[in-house]
Amino acid sequence: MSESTKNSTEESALIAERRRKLSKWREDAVAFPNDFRRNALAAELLLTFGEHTEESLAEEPVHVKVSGRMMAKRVMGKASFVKLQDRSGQIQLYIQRDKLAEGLYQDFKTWDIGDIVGATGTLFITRTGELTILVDELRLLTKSLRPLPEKFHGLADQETRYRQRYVDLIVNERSREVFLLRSRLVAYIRAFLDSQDFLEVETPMMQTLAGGALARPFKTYHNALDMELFLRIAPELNLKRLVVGGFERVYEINRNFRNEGISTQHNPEFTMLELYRAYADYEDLILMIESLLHGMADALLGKSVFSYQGEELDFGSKFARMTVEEAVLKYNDDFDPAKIRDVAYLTEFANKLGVKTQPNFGAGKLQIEIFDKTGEAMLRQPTFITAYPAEISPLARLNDKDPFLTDRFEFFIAGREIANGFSELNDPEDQAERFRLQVENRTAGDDEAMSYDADYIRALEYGLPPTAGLGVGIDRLVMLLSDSPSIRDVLLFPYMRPEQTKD
RNA sequence: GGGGCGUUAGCUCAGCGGUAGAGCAUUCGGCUUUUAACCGACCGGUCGUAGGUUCGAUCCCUACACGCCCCA
Repeated sequence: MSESTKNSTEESALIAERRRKLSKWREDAVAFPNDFRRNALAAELLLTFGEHTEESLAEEPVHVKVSGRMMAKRVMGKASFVKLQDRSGQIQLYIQRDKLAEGLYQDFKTWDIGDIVGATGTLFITRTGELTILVDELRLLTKSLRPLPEKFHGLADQETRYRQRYVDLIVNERSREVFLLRSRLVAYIRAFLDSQDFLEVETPMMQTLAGGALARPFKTYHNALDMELFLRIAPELNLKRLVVGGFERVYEINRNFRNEGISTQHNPEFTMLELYRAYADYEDLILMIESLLHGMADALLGKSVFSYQGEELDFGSKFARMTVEEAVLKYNDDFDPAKIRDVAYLTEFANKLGVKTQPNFGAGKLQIEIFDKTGEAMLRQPTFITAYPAEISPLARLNDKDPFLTDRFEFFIAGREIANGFSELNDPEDQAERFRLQVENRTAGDDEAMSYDADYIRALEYGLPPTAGLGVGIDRLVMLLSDSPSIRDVLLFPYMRPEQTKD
């Protein structure tokens, strides 16, 4: 049943009551006017006049027009207090019957918490010292038909908070703060990169080949072209095509889509920053991340050491570094260092840890499986894990001294991957060979393996300058800085299964 | 995919094998400096859905849906 066919007998009495009020209001006035213009915001008024005395405000009266949602309404006979909430915060109104036009106060008494009103009046300070507007004009701008959650506990039900984010945002200041922080964080990154001459670009979300990462894509379908398309799992290959084209510093902050499980760390669509910088290597990226995060924590939180879920995180110091192999040894006391690349030994060790291995797993893949199982969760403070095996890094440049490895790192905080970067593989013949290996894996049943992207090889054949590339998980970064336990807390509209519909 | 927990009034939550409770909100009355305003009265429910056990189920059992957490 759709909302519109629900009749009032099926709605709660509260909504029915408000519909009655609206219906009556329609007879008396334009029920949804759009001609009221405010000239002040709550926070501005508090900032400018909050410290004024009642005497100074009486001497030089300040007349203002404000508007917002009525969040509290305390009627005391012939006078009332109202809390009005606008985008900046809340300001109190004091409404006296005798200051208003005839009959208006009676109307006002029927208005509900949640209604959106406009008020005009003069500033004063109450006995309890709160800056307040003594109202002389008052208008109902939007009638709210649905009651807001209780004023004291707010909206606590997580499911409703995610499904009806608008209600969450109205009543939970904490939630508003998280999304303000998110917005500021993205703005900070843009400013940081723009100041270093990076160019922001947008590349396709729909692709015929979903490349640039090891992950399963979503499928979609183009009717007119009668063909299957994929939602991108990464913008990587397109961004590097742009570097070939001469945009030597590019970045994109946008959505990727991965057809995987959903958890407190994973949403099917999530936001990544990817950047590519020509004439730089992965060491330069490590320095960039350090500089970015130091400045970000200071700029957004005003401090570089902050608490995440009860754990102190230090964004101010130099970040720790360790290679993959060092990490495997460090977090597995019983691992024989001499056999760090011994496939049989690694397989047995991984199996002992409960990892399901396959015969085609090489030493590199096995090392990573062991690291994921034993090391990742241990990396609490910001840590770069470097020297990733080539086997699981099909787009990364081989290390000059040790071709088992690539010039790649992943970056961990609070036991989770936050970023991934490497010196890019710009040797077209090597890249073609790596793609062929990926296709072999794919044929062998690995549906996360890459496809052969012939156009990408063609682009590399024109010459990709030596380049370093970085991906940063924006959602996870916001989680850390906002002390949010779940990715859903930092997504305005996290993915939710459809609500049950009654038939 | 597996396990645990949850779903009761608009919201926040109690509760119990014998047909349902509080606070806030709503409605009505009182109150011209309150701030979780206060005082008084009233109203509010298919106890997630569908089966089963039982004389009787919101409660016990099973399945399903949705959510949260943990594991893979």
